[in-house]
Amino acid sequence: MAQSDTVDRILDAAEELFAERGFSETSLRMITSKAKVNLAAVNYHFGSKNSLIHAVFARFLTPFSATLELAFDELDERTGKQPATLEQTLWALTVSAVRMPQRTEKGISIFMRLLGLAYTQSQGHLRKFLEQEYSQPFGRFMNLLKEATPELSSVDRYWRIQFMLGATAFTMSSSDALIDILENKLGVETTVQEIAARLVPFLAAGMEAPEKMLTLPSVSGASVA
Amino acid sequence: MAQSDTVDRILDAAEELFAERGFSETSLRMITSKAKVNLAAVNYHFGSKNSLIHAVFARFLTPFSATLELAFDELDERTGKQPATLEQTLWALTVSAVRMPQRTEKGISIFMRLLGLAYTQSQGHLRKFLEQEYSQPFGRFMNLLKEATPELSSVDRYWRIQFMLGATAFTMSSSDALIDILENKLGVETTVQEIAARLVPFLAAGMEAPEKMLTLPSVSGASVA
DNA sequence: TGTACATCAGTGAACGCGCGTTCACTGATGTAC
DNA sequence: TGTACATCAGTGAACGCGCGTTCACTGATGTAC
Repeated sequence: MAQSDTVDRILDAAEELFAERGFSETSLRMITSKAKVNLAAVNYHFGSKNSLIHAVFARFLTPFSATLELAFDELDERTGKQPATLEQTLWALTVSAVRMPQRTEKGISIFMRLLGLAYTQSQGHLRKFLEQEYSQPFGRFMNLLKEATPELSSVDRYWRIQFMLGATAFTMSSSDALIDILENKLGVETTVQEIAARLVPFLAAGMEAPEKMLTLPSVSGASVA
Repeated sequence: MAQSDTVDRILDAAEELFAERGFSETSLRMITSKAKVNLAAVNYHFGSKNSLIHAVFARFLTPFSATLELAFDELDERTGKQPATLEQTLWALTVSAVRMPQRTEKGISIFMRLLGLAYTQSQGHLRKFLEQEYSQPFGRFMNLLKEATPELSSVDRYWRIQFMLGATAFTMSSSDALIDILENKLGVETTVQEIAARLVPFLAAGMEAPEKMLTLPSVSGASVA
């Protein structure tokens, strides 16, 4: 344990515990005791708990965003001048996520769960950090989506992108629990890859639904359609 | 302040703060100082912080589940023997949620955000409480969904329901922030009702998408799309 | 009507606890001369 | 090659703080006789 595998041990333990319990419900003492490392080592190496959270995200997001840029490059090349379709775009993202080299077998679901938590737990510092560091691939993805859905008004596109993010973040962040429930109820085993493969057609269909706006009854309202 | 409007003041303050910040990030001291009430009053009236969380949910979920049962009754009556369609089912749920009598103007978005948090923050006690208290309308909704999508395999239906829940919980729980962003970016004002009206067609289309299962490349995989 | 007692809503102050962070220190390794 | 010093990873113990909860108490209102 001479040289600094301490840093990696802390990151491994933190990643797993954050994914399991969320950020504020995970204490540094839990992390350091799981990592078999001195409590003060976290602040020595990372400076603060918040910086540790950032480091956990950077460790998997930096390679991921590089992979993603490559996938988008490849997609651009393949489609040439005409824009990529919606399914192609979503698929490129999905494949990049699933293909990421994983440290452990639980790698993908931890990765997904952390992404879900990032959206879901209201950690202002984390949102700011992610926006700063990874705005480029995110913006490129948004552009591809825009080109793939020229028939949508920008307002509708905006909301439908939020719906997609929500479906993805939520499902992936609870994927372990949902997989367990499914196995108990129907006796079916599932992988994260399979969930992703089911998610893409769902999202694409929702995104491409006709733009009929229904009107809701106001507070003391009339009939139901 | 003689008799117990204290209880309501605590519930009001807790509801708003929980919706804003989540459960574990909201302390009893924040709640009691917002409610202008003595710190010990929470434990006097509710017994513990967890019971207070349950009481906050019960206060809006109990009338909501009653409204929902009525809406489902009405739907059953209207459709007679043939099952309700997917859009009708989703619409009945949406209208019930939106029509709920609101204590304040922010009522609906607080309500939605709390529901989102309930799914999202891993509070075991809360999940257990909600399952115990509100399993009936939930089960009925699931049944309607099943009847409305007889063409889906039960595995696909299971996952697509999760995708719907995710899109809804996530969007609604961040609705305030998302509405603000949209106003800044495109100068468009939006209400929660309008989001709901956009969400229903998205969900229905995703739910009814053809069941094509795509296969993902394995770890060192081949081509895309 | 008057007195004694019980009930109840609410209070002020303290409890012990776990938290993130800090600090003085150690001991191994590298560098300069 | 030998000595002095600097750097660095890591440590043990304590810091102050905010947390949920508890407890002895108050004062108003209701009830019994």
